[in-house]
Amino acid sequence: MPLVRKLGAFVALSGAELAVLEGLRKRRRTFVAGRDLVQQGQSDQAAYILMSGWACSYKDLANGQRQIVDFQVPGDFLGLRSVLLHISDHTIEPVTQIEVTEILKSDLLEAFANTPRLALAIFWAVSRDEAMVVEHLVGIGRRNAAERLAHFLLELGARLTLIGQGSKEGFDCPLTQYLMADALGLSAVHVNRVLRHLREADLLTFHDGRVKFIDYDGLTDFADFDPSYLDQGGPLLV
Amino acid sequence: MPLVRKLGAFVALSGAELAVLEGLRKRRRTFVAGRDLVQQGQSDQAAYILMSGWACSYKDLANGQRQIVDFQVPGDFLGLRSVLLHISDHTIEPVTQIEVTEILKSDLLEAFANTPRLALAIFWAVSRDEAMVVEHLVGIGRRNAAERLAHFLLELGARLTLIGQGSKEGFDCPLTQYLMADALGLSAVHVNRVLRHLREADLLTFHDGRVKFIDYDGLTDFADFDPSYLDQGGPLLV
DNA sequence: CGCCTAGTTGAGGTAAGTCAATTCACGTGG
DNA sequence: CCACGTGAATTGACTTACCTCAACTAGGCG
Repeated sequence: MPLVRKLGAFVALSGAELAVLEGLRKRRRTFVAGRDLVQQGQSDQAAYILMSGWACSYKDLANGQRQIVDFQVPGDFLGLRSVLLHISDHTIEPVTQIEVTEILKSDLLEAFANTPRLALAIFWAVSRDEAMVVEHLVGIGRRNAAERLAHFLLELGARLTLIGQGSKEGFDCPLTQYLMADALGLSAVHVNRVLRHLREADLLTFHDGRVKFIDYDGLTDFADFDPSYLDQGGPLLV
Repeated sequence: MPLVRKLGAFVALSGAELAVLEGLRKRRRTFVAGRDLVQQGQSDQAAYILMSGWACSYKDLANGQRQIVDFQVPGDFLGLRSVLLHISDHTIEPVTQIEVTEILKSDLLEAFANTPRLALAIFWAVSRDEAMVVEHLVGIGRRNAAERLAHFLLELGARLTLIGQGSKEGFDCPLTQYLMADALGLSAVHVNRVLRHLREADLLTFHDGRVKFIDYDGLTDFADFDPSYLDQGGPLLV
């Protein structure tokens, strides 16, 4: 299970802790693309673990625009931040059809009380999520459109590689240019132009739902991509 | 103590938990402006609680630019995210002279194991920090320079009001236009021009280290500022 | 007194946005 | 089977928000 593998990268979970993690998985649910799981402004939200498919979290602005904060791939938490805040500050929407397992707030609080090492592992996962948001912020603030898009696709590739759905060759990517534009703070037209530019520079291609890295090292260099913030080292706690 | 007040807004801490929080405060240290507390790429970092003064966390880029991720004011944690990640993904630098109390990693892990409600309160604080980073991301991605700057100053005002160092009239602000530029993804020259624009629109002034809100409601409206992400409601857990 | 940092303003350049038209793949109903 | 509509990608022409370079002012301090 992708989540176990992910948390296991941080703490070596004991049998008892794994049992609690299993126990968390209560209701398994399916959502079709476009139907929100969590909505901005709602309170008392459950959290979810994404089992298959892609989702995104975003915020709407008064002027009708939106900013996508992050995409989630299998193994990621959805809405974990909303559990402890009084009201959710963002909306979560499936990009494809997705399968999730719901985690009840009460179960999560109980797990915190009874299995502190599991609590630490979840705390680590949240810290890693925040590190990704921070890197995203840096990209939007200080990288130009081409570097930003290249960095974004490299990060997605690295994350998918961790769960066996990507490699240095590339990965299957269900995102439209509109979704990427909303994530990168660009217009869809410009995303298209930048993709052409990256293709003509023989760095990568993106056709028919597939990202192909033509020159992975060149791309890494071009985008100044340093994956250390993804924190893929071995377990920190034994 | 500002931190107690802040965490107390989330859980009603018991005497025993307050004692642990007291016990955490080991070494009290002072840093002068400009001397880094935590550096990008370092491992095994301690965390700190900011007692007085302002700090900022930022990331350096290969091209020599930098992006400030957030400013910290008294009561905020410094470097909490770095504790659980293998290596720190950012640098923390004092903006003014600051006083901090150091929290040892071992103490923090122990507190997690022994006082789960305190762990939850810290988890809440991290979630709130992440919500602020997310709002910052939205601003850089989708707000123009004037809205972005107005929103930024309103957020700072709201945070400082919580700790008794600000109001709807304004607040003392030690930031230079260069620092704000690095935080907002703008050039210092443009920050200056936008400040003039906001002043000429009778929305706010910023002179001699003091931000004055001339028309607080108009400004809130202009910047589309909704402080709910700062999660200032009462205790969630009793 | 002179240097340094912070702020201010103007002139001109550019990355990215907007508007608009075209193509293509796909599904759906007559 | 074809007409039609819809969403996504593509490209061109034009606009603009913000950047860069540069000059100048004002305060603090050795």
